Amino acid sequence: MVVGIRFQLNESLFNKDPQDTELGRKILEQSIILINELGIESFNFKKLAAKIESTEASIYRYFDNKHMLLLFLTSWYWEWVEYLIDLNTKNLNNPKDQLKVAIHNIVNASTENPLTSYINENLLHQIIIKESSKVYHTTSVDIENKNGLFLSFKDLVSKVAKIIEGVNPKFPYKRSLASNIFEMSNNQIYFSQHLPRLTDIKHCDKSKIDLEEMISYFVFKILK
Amino acid sequence: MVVGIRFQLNESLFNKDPQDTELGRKILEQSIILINELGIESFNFKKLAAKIESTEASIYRYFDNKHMLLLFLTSWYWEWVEYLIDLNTKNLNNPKDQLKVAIHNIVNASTENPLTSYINENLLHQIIIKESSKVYHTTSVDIENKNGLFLSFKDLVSKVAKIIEGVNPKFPYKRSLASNIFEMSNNQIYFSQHLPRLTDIKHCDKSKIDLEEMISYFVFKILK
DNA sequence: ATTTAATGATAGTATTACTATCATGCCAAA
DNA sequence: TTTGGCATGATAGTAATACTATCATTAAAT
Repeated sequence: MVVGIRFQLNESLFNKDPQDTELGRKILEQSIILINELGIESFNFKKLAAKIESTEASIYRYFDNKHMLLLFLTSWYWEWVEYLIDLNTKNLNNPKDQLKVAIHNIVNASTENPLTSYINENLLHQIIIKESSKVYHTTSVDIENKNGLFLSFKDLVSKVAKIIEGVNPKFPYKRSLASNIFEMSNNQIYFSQHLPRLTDIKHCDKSKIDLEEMISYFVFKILK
Repeated sequence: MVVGIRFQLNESLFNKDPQDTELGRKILEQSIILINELGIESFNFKKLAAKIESTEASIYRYFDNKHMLLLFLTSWYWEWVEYLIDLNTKNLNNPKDQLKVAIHNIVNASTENPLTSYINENLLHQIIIKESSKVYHTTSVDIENKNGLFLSFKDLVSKVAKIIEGVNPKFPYKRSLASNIFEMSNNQIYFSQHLPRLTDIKHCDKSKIDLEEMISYFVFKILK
């Protein structure tokens, strides 16, 4: 069966790779819908089991807990963004163009043609915006980092930092600027939706266009 | 009894203002210590009750749940930062100097002389860095925002946006830049402590000095 | 035809996040 | 000095959560 692209994620993220089985893919598909509906706090495996007409026990065979499931989803998302950046910069030689494309893909990943039938990239992007920072703001961050659970995100930030280096080799804050692009991309959209006094981005059809323009403006001014 | 400064916070944050009573102040004092120790996820009112040798029921008389307590603590912190910015900019006429002072206070608030006997500002800053974004990344954000629960933070961001306007009246992204200063300040310190590949700030004695320098560099380059 | 792996069905347990009720003790007005 | 009221403490109870364990069933692989 054709189910689309498949990413090789760190094995500590799951007990059994959900991309490999029908039930696993159903868990991913429906958890994205349910986490969006309920928020990660009210979401639990009992509700998910009911939704997919399976059992809690079966879900636990894939993920130890909902934190791991969220970590899996965010890792999948960052792998996907990295894939898009690779794809769309491979024919570009000018670092400035590469950086523009990277920013475009970070902001607009979810509007690309979907690659994977059981992942709703738009809903997943909403989860990233609202919940992704919770995956590393935990007491277990150091152990999990040691076990490589944040590698997808760290590699992606490193990739963007490298492109920044191409634009301005003397710039001393490439990692911070790179990670800040991601934070800004998530937060400013969230603020436009829920706390509009905290942003200049208006909540409307063209929010992402405005956001991309703003981030480009910031980044290229800083790198000048 | 002298207990230091007292902020008038939105009444919906609590059932009974903890700043008014001995037990209330003990709740604030010890919750800051315990949230730091355990993280907000493992922290609960039962453990706090044990620590202050009181009961769960008594704590519930002040706060509906730990989310409200955290919201109270973060609001207190932002009120305090605003107080510091007001205090230290009131004799400055040059907007650039005002902005420098604002950035300094945002990054270094916790190193100021403590004003309130029962609040450990250093520990509270650590809570802000690690937990504060969780207070608005919830399903109830819109209702709580409507009830004014985020006013302290929104007013503070507006204040910084106003100073930015003074520096460059034509700059079109003052709110986004202002909120981003806060996000960057929290995240980059957190990354330096836990995910060093995501930042150029080294985790050391002078992290905050470096961070202040970096944020100033970013901000003034953007505003040029 | 038999083994094996995946899933389902069911039950149980410790902890969490409260809510309710009543007792106690202290301060302050009458 | 008594009385009333308010803050806190003590205790109990409940529904939901986050698992863990066990055994049965089914489907695919050899």
